[in-house]
Amino acid sequence: MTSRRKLDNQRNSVWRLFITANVILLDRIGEKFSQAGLPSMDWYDVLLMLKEAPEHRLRLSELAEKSLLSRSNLTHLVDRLEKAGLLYRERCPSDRRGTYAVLTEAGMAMQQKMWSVYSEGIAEYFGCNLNDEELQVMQRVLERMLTVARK
Amino acid sequence: MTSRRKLDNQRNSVWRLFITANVILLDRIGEKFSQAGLPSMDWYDVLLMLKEAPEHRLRLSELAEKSLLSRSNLTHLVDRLEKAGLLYRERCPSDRRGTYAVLTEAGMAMQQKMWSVYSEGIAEYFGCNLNDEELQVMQRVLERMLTVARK
DNA sequence: ACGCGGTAGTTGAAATTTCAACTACTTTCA
DNA sequence: TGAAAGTAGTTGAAATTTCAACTACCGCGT
Repeated sequence: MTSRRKLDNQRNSVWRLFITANVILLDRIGEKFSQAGLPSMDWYDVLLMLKEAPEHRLRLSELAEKSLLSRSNLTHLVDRLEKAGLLYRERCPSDRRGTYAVLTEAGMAMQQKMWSVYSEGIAEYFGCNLNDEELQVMQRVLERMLTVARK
Repeated sequence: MTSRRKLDNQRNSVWRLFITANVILLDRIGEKFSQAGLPSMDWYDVLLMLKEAPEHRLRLSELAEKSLLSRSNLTHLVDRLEKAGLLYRERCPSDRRGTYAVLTEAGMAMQQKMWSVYSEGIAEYFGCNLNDEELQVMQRVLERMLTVARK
């Protein structure tokens, strides 16, 4: 027995709102980054994952998973971040196939600088538009969707 | 007097859920398209805008705006769609700078075929996970965000 | 009528992302 | 033990997206 799959009009139009809002908010926040002369959000995500990781290091495959990027895409992105001095690669001693990405001081500093811009953007476009009850609903709903979609 | 800008933890983490859910759901739906041997969602969006437009035609600048794409990006995308026979360009008689994109029969058919896959994906990953009250909240919140972000 | 600022769309190159191999290593299991 | 299957990451080319000109045209003001 499969769960209900029929789509009504309102659900369809809210889906459209959902993806549209995502694009627009990301655009607005992206403008903030570029106005501040900072790199784009992709870079931020990687820097954040590393900052939050123990010892500020993560295997590339974990990093790819956390950043929701493909292996190959991540390899190239890490190349650029490495070239910019925000992280470096280190061979993994226990598994000789593996590589760590390690956050540098400069990477740490960049994460912080970007966060100051980013958090303002999130607050201005997202946080400010949610009262506490709406926030609970959003959290519950989005978690449910993620759980389902992640199988 | 600027509106409240401080970001609390829960709002930050729900923001992350918001962008993560977007990526994951879009990925899942994208898989459905490619498993069905269909083009990606970008194409769908353009086809849909044209289908909904009077006479199935739209000025390229309107199309760009509706699809949330830059002019240049849209030019290239329309090149590909035109090459695939899903639409054609037509010079605008009243404004000789302008160009219409016009949906072809094949484009119409493709939109329909894609919709059958897409609507299933939306229902499965999004619609099914929203009860009616949550749906109202999402609609209200997302509309508010869009209104604010669109200045 | 002329010229200027603005709009529509294109162009080609650079940057990024995707895709399909490919190398090197590890794990499994017979 | 050793071969097969799987995992980690890279590579380079193709596809896509971005960016900064650039062409052509419109419309206003004089």
